[in-house]
Amino acid sequence: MHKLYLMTRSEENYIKTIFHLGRQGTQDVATNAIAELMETKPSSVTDMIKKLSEKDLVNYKRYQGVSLTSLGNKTALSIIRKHRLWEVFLVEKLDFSWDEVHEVAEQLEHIKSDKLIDSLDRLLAFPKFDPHGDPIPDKNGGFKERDRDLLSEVPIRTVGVCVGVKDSSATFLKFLDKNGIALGNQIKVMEREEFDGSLNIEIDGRNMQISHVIASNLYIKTNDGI
Amino acid sequence: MHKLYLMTRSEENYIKTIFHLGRQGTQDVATNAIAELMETKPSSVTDMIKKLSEKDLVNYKRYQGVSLTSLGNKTALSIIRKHRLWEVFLVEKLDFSWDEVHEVAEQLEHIKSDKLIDSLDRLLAFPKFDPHGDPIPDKNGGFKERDRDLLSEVPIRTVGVCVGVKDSSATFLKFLDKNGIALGNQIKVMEREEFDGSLNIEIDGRNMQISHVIASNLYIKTNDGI
DNA sequence: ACAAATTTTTAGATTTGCCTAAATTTTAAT
DNA sequence: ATTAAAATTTAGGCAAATCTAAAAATTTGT
Repeated sequence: MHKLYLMTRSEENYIKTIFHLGRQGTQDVATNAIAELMETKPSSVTDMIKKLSEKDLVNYKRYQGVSLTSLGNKTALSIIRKHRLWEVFLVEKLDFSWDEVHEVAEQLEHIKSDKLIDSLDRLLAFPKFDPHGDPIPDKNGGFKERDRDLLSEVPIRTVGVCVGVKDSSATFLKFLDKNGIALGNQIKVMEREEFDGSLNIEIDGRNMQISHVIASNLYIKTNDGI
Repeated sequence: MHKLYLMTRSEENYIKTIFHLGRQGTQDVATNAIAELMETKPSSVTDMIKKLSEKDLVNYKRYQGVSLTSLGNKTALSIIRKHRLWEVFLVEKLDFSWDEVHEVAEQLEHIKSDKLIDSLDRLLAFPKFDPHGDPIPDKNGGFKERDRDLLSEVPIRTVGVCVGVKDSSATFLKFLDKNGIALGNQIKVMEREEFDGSLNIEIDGRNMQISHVIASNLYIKTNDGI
């Protein structure tokens, strides 16, 4: 019915970027924003947007930005599913660390084979989250965003488990490794310094001080959800 | 030292084809042969050969065919290593059948990451042969062709184990499945019909008749090697 | 509201990998 | 040894994805 299959690698990368920038493709995204994230020129973006628009993957009106159509959204979710499943594979089966997976997954996500990705899903026992705590869409694009909060935004004395990172750059992840912060750690917010927003936390027993920047890139899951 | 890494997918496919056609790149390969195997036009082949020649991957003299340089050979072996390791992965870990692996491995072989392929090798416990019985080059391109013979060429009463196929097309492999012929089967050649070269064989107990075409695409390993 | 700044698009090139058609070289046949 | 056939290369073009520079539309500041 739809030839989701004959998309080029470049088209797929644009779709993915529009999805990420537009909060899952619902919002209008600016040409410049796409160009910046993809390290390309705005004029190249315009060209590609026209092409994607032809193919009914994006809604486009000149000068008004783009958003994903329902087909575009489905496509994005399928690429993200592949990306995140491969990340799990790399960490679980090939002993990659969480800061090494992104680059390789960027390549693997473009491999075309339904059977491959479904079998991979099975091999990994149908994981629901990737190594950075981001949810993995199921076969039909089903997506359950986990209920979680930024560490920088919860009240003092909140207790929770570290379940994700907002910034998943290698730099940040290596910093976390160096400081013994990992998904699964038990965290309690002891004190917040109003002056600079830094936090004093207790993490798996230890006590440590983290800056606001760090805290605003760590997600925790508390028990006070419904 | 050498930028084996910035090869395009197309360049890699040409190198692989030249390797296969020229018995591991040693012999001169005709432009037309490459074009036919790659389902492209001879003129396109000439273009690409010039480009590869520039990069010192092939030896080329106009009208005289091409062969791989030592760098080209090394490149080919690295691609073949990846292709075959991925095939093993698909069969061993993802339950693909041996006739389903080729197409996907053709995509996976172009993924660039040394760490990925070395880890995969480890996950698979350093396999020496792929699902069709072809040898997998090691990290350094080391290659040990297994001592084996075409079933069509061994004398009557020869006993051996089926260790490989010459034709690994899905059609042939499915035919073998249908007739219960698989790698690892014990085979004894009972009789050869001189008229059409067909064979009467005993395979894992059963008795069966196979045509010359079939026999000339099955490798067995006998015990009479040195 | 209107000029200035910013954003976006258009126009025209470039590179890669492919094509067709025509020319050239090699090989095969008599 | 020629000539016919086959193989190979050259010449000229095309589509995808990018770029630069210039033009057009939108947004912003006062």
